[in-house]
Amino acid sequence: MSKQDGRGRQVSTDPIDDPAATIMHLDLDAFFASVELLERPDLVGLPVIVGGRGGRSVVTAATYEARKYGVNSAMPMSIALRRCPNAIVLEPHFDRYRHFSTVVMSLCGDVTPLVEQLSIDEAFLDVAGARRLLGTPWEIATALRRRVFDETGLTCSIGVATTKFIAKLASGLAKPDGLLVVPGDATLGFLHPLPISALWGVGAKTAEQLERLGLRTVGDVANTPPATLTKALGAAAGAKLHDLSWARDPRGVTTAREEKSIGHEVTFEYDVTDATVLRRELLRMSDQVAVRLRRAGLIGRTVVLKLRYGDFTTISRSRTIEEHTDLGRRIYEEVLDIYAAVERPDARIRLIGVRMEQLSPAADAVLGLWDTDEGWREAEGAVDAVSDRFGRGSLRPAALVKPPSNPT
DNA sequence: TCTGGGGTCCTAGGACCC
DNA sequence: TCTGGGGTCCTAGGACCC
Repeated sequence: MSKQDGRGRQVSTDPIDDPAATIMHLDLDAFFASVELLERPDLVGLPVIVGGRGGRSVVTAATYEARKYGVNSAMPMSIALRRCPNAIVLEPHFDRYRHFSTVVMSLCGDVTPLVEQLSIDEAFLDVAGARRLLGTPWEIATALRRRVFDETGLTCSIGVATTKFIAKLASGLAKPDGLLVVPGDATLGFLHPLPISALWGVGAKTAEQLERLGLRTVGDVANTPPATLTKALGAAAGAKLHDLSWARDPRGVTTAREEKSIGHEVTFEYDVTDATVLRRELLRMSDQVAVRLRRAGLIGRTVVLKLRYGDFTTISRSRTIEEHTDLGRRIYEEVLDIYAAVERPDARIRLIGVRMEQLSPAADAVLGLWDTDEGWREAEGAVDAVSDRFGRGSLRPAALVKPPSNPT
C-alpha cells in the first residue's frame, strides 16, 4: 500500500519494520490550524491561515489547502493573502494550543517515560523499553497515532528510525497523517538522495554556501572532505554536517532540558519615535520576564535589550549584573540604563525586546549567601521549608532572606 | 514580497588572569 | 625589547528552528 504525500511523493504505508529502530519523532499536522478547525468544522477542506491581522503579521500556520497556493509558515500575511485571496484568516489562541499539546505529550508519556518535547507540537520518543509490552516500533507508532486522533481529533505524523535526525526527516516526509519507518540498513539509501536543505542546521545561507561548493544532495556532502566543509562553514557546523550526512547522530532522547534564557519582544504596528512609549513598553516587558522567571523558579544575571530599527537593522546590548534577580523593577532599571546609552532622538524603532540570560535556580542563590557550613545548613533548611510550603517557584531570595550583616 | 515571537547554538574579539 | 599560551568570562551578531 502507498499514498501520495503533501509534496506529491509516494510514501509507503506498508508495515516496514525494524525492531532496532526505536527512536520516534511525532509531529502534529498543521497544528495551530488543525486546533482551530476543531472549533470550526464548517471550515474543514478550505484554505485557512492562522496569524495576526496587523499589517506586519506573518503566517503562524496554514492548512494544506492553503499551502497549495504557496502559503507557508513565517511568510508575511500580506504576501499570503495575495497568493490566496480566498483564505480565511483566524487569530491564534495559544492557550488552546498549549492545552492540546499537553494532552498529546501525556499520550506519548503512556508509551514510554523517555519523551523529549522539542516544541509545542513535536516530540521524540525512545521506545526501546516499550517493545516487549507494546510490540514493534511500527505497531507502537500506529497505535499512538490512532490514540492521538481518537482523543483529540488531531492527526499527526510519525517518523521511526535508529537516530533522532533520521526520525525527524521521516516524519516530515510522511506528512500529513502518515507513518514512515526507516530501517537501520535502509538509512543511507534514504538519506543520500535528499537535498542539502534536509540537513538539520542548513538554512538559506548555509545552503547557498554549500551550493557554491557544487553540493546539492546530502550524498554530495557525505563525499566531501570534512576539511572543505569546516573551512566554508566553521569548525562546529562543518563537522556536524558531515556527521549528519552519514547519519551519525549520537544524541539520545533526554527528558530534562534546562532553560537558558527567558525573554519577550514586540513589533509595533508602526515605527515608534516617542521615548515615553518605548520606556512604558520596556517596563511592561521587564515585568513579564520577571513573572516568568518567578514561575519557573529561576533568577537571571544578564539583561539583554534588543532593538530593531525602521530599516530592519537589529542590535542587542547586554549587561551582566553582580547579583541574580527575578524582580521586574531591577530588570527595568538595567534595561533603561542600557537603552539610554543607545538612545537617539531621531530613531524609528520597529521592535523592542527584553531578555534574561545566565539563569540559575532561585534556591542556589539563597544557598550562596552563606559561606560557612552551619550557615549553609541553615539556608538549606530555609529553602526546603519555603519550597515545601509554597513551591519552589515562590523562592525569591532578595525578599525572603537577608544576607548576614557580617559574613563569616 | 517585506519580513512575528519564542528560543538555541556558534563565532570572534577583547579583557583579564596565571 | 618584544612577546608565550591557555583558560574563562563577557559582549555582539548571525544563522537556524518551530
